[in-house]
Amino acid sequence: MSFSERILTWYAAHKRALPWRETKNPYVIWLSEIILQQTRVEQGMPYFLRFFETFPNVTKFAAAEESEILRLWQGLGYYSRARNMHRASKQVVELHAGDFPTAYQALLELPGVGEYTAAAIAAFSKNSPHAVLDGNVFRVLSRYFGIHEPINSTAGKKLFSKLAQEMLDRDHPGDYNQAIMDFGALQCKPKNPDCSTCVLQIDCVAYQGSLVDQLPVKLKGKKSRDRFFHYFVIEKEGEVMMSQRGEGDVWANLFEFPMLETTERLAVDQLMENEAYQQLFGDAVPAVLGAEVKHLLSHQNIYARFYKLPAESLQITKKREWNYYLLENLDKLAKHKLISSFVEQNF
DNA sequence: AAAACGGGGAA
DNA sequence: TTCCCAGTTTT
Repeated sequence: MSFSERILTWYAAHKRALPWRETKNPYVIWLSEIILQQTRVEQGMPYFLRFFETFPNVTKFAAAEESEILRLWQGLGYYSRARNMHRASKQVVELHAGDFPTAYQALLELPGVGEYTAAAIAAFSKNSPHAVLDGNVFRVLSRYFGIHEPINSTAGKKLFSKLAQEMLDRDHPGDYNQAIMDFGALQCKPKNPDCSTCVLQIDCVAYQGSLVDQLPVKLKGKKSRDRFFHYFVIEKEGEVMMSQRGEGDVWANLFEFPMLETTERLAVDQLMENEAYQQLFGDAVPAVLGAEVKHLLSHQNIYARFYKLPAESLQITKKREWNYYLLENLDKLAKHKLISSFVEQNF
């Protein structure tokens, strides 16, 4: 049996029942694929169901306020996906008359749709012969062929892309793509893959050479930097001051409490000596709220401290991105996890 | 060619 | 802790 025959046979017996596999509607597939980028199926599932229910078609999606989309996206991470989806939906309405594209090249034009997602939508909606290349496919192919080229190097991406396309079953592109991804997720797992029951065991170079735990090879990235955030909880008559973050940094456009960042961890007396702090609050003494919160992102370590301050101590009156919001309207603002966790526990 | 961009589960 | 998840965009 060929590679694809084995994969497809395995798939027939082990495929996961996933809601987005029930449709050929490119809009619905797009919804699922963007949500699943760098996101585990179990984590993305509730978000998919929520978006599918709220926006049954691309026209509804495009007509929504970006704030509503961000609010629904809250907690999922990589928020640029949500903003790009909104842009893409508007593009589909304006340039394709609301008819979601299914052609690979047309899909690539949409913001947030890269090579993987374009191939996925094209193959799943029209059975177009485009091989997907995601983390699962990298892993399965690198082990099966015993390839040590790093999967995140330029040469590696090129090599695996070509190989993935060669391995594609051109008679069943959609099923083959689903199959190899499920195979990677369920059988050829990153840790402790189930080689003893593997249908590819006979031909798998990594298995035959006892290299399974060494593949795939991945270049290590830079290590995370440390950042220290000081959040100020300022309440006034049932309202609380919130600040909207700008672009060009983590959590773009999301809401949080007014914040001061320092390069070092600061004790309260050190914070009060800080020039920016004094401009904001003069010599008002902040009340420390709870312990330092450590929030880890893939590329930075954020150490956050929350302080309560009386509204009267606020010296600055005209900060464009700062505004008071009714406590009961707080859930309408899209907040990042660090803040939404705090709000849940304290409001 | 690298780095930025989130959050969470598993070992 | 470290790795990695149905990756894409920006620098």
